[in-house]
Amino acid sequence: MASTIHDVAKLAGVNPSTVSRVINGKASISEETKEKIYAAMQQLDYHPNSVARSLASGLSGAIGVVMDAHDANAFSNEFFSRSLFAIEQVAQAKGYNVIIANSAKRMGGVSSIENLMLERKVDGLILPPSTVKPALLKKVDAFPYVVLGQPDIARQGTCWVDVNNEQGSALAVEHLYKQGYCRIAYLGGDGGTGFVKRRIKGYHSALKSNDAPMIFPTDGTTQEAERNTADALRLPQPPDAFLCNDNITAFGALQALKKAGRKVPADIGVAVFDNYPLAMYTDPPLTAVNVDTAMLGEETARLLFQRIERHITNRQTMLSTSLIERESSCRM
Amino acid sequence: MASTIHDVAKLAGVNPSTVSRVINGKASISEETKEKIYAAMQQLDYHPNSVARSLASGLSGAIGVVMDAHDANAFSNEFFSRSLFAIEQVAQAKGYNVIIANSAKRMGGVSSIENLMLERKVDGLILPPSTVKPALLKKVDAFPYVVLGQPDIARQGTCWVDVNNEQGSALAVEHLYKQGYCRIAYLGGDGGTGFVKRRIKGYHSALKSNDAPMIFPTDGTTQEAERNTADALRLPQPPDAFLCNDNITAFGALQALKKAGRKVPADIGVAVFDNYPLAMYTDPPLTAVNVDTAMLGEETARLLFQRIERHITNRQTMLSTSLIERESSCRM
DNA sequence: AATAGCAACGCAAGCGGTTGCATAAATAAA
DNA sequence: TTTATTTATGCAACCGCTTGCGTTGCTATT
Repeated sequence: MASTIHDVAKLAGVNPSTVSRVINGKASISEETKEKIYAAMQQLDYHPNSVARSLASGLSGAIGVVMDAHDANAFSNEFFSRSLFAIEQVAQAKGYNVIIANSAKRMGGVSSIENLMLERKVDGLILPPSTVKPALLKKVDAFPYVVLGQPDIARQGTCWVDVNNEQGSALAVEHLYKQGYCRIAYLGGDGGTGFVKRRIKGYHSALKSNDAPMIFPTDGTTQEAERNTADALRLPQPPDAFLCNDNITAFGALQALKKAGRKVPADIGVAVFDNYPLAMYTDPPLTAVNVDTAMLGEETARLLFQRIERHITNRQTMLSTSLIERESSCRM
Repeated sequence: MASTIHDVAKLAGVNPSTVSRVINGKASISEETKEKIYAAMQQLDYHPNSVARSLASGLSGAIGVVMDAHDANAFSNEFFSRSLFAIEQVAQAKGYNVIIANSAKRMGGVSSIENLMLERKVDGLILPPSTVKPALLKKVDAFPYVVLGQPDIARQGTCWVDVNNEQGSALAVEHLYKQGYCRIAYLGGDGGTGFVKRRIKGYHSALKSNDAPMIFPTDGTTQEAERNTADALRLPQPPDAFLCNDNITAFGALQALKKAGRKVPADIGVAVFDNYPLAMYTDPPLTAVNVDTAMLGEETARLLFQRIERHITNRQTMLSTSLIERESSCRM
């Protein structure tokens, strides 16, 4: 049924290698033969077999995007799926396919990352920071990969693209100061690992020197955010502004503030990391540190392709955030 | 660097075909040779080249999941990404990879769907209902594919898996009646295409015969949901309950009701389609028609593999929904 | 003891492309 | 006109694995 390059060659009266060259735009082929070949391809509805092509060329024509999702929620992580969208776009423009894999699962003792790499299913990998561990690095090292996020393990030569969490926090804190808030707290997060660590660092750095840092970690639920907010308000010197680690946390904070009868933004200011669609629909709408996830995915994919094509060997990119000012923090 | 099946064969002192048979568990090989081969594989850190394997076997070892995302939002669609998680799990258990593709983009006039199929990059496809059109069906017909969702174009032989939207609506309406609401409105949706059509059909069917249907379509924004809710309340005979097409819509409805001073659930009942994480964090928490997206993805993937393995040729599956009763609709 | 049957493995032809090298024809340089 | 170049295409050897068929040696059958 499906025609091969030999069928095309026979119909066009040429050698398969000539057809191959026409398809790949290599060498010089006369216009005359080109046309004969195109006609034959058309007539036979020929589509090159990408598998055979990969075998011969040594390139799979696919990149792998791995995530460490342990449940469906992690998978539906807005941050990830938005980046994925951009990655797919860049890949498609390059004629590449995107294979997704969950690193959490293993087959026969070999992680899906190694599997994609060792069985030559992909030409490059986009990895989450959590998978970047010495054992893997040793195996992946000679393979083109880019980390989407900043890995905790520093290692020269590891390419990564991340949003500037420090700068984002600082941006929000400075904004809150400008709006006249003076006792700014950081609400949510696990207290300080991975990107939360960097956000808190940025929070610290932007705090005025005589202001005491107030950090209230949570387990990520709205409920605990609500509890912690309520507790914070009962402190002798309560915060008058909250920078929230994520939207779910901010949601809890807003509810606690409402129940406590505090007006936002008049009494208390609220800002949040990440501009989820939800953020503009709360009451009041939330000021948010905006992460350009499309750009993030795009940059990551581009960097990966540069590595695949050997144009570059080493680069770390930090994307700046912007602040979307909404009612929750603007009393002026 | 990377070792081949020939290297393994040479080291084990056997023929490559024997190694191949051991790897694939075919034919009868003596324990003795098996062990020699395993030892050689171990020593050389051998990993079969999946591309070569695909070429020889005629199977790509991948399935394609296509979506019709035109922007990042569609991509991050909770419904989709949760199903994707389950699909990837099933595929991984089968030793298959998952290639994602955006149908919106085209390369050289060939859609990404056709590309995946015609260039034999995948052994099967999971398609969104929107892509199921006669032109494509003709080409895809002989190829294993399953639609994730119910296609509008009926065609015998088309396999699909969908959630029972009609039943879901009916479930919610019946619940609202039981809670003593008697003027139930349907809020949101585009008025009646695709799954919205089926949800509205279920709404109609569950409505008591002497109750007039009230349908308020929106453009999907919270703002318009808010406006429409406010308008509805000013009607001579206003609704006393809203079944919302989605969470964003419900969010708007809740805000409108709050502004209008109506108590939920005392005065007005609210239920919503899809149990987003958001639904349990609103004030009050929303009663939601729950769609088991994990099951949806799992069933879809399973059905696809059955088709790939030629075990089945035709099946349509409708998954029932359940109702998660929360405060927004429970006044008893 | 002769034949049949089966287990264990080798041989080699693919699978459908790609690509270095060779060749023939056409053109340019000497 | 002869030789050096360039252009256009063919030849055939891979890429690494699978698989139908064939061979060898050994055990079971009569």
